[in-house]
Amino acid sequence: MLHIDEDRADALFHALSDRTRRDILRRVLVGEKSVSALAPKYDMSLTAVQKHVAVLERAGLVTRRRQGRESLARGDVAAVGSAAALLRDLEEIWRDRICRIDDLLADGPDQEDHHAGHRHHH
Amino acid sequence: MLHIDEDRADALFHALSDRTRRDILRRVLVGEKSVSALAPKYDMSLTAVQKHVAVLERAGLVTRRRQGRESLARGDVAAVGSAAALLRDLEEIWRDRICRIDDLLADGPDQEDHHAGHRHHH
DNA sequence: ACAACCTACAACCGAACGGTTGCAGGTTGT
DNA sequence: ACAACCTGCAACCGTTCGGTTGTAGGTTGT
Repeated sequence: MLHIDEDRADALFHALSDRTRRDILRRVLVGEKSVSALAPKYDMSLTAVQKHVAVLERAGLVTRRRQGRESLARGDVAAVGSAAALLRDLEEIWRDRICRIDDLLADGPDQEDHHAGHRHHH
Repeated sequence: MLHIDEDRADALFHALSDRTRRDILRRVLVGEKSVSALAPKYDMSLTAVQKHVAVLERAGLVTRRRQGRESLARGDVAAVGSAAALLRDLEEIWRDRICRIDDLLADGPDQEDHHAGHRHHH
C-alpha cells in the first residue's frame, strides 16, 4: 500500500476541494447520516447534496449502507489517512532534497524520458 | 494559524487534485526550476505548464522569484503542511466522535442554523 | 545590432463541474 | 390501500477547467 494510484489521488483531492463536501465529510465522520438528514444543512437542493455524497463515495472517503428506505453514509477515516500519506510523501521529498545530486546537476534534460508512465486523461 | 480559511482550503486541495501539478510540485520541492525547464517533462504546451504553476502559486504551494529572463519556482513545504493539518483536523473529528452527545440525539435539525457562515462562490 | 530564449497574456475550444427541475421506484406508517 | 418519505437518475444550464495557438515584451549571448 506504499504507492497509491494516481487516479485515486486525483479523486481524493478533488473530493476534498469543495467546502460543502468537506463539511459533509466532517458530519459523516462523527456518525452515519442519511442524505435527507444532511440536505437541510445546506442551501441547495437535495439532489445536489446527493451528488456531493456520490463524489465522496467515488473517492472512497465515505461508504454507504442501505437500511430500509434510507441509505446511510459513514466517513472512512482510513481514506483521509491515505490522503495525508500522500502529503507526507511530498514533505519527505522536501526533507531529502539535499541528498539528491542531480539537483546540483540542474536536473539533466531528458534523463527522466519525458515523464514516462504519466498517463493523461483526455 | 489554528484555523485556515475555507477559500484557502479550496485552493490547496484543488491545486493538489491534478497529477501534473502534483508532479510539478514534487520537482520544485527538491529544487528551484524555471517553467521552461519543467515544460519538456510533460507532453503538453509550455503555456499549459505555465498555467499549472500559476494554480500552484495561487494556492501558496509554490513561490517564485525572478532571475533575469527566467522566473524560478520553488515548492513551499509549509503550505503542504497546512493541507496536512486540515486532514489531521478531520482525523481528530473522527477520533473524538464518541464524546459528542448530539450524535446520539440524531444531530438536532436546525441546531446549527442551516450551515451558518458557509459562503458559496457563485 | 540581432537572433535566440524565456515569460506573459489573450482568445478560443471541448469537457467536466456544480447546480437545477422533474420523474420514477422502493419503503414506511396509518 | 394510500399518502408520505427517501433515493436514484436523466436532462438541462451556466461556469470553470485544462488544453491549444498566437502574439508581444524583456533578457541574454555573440
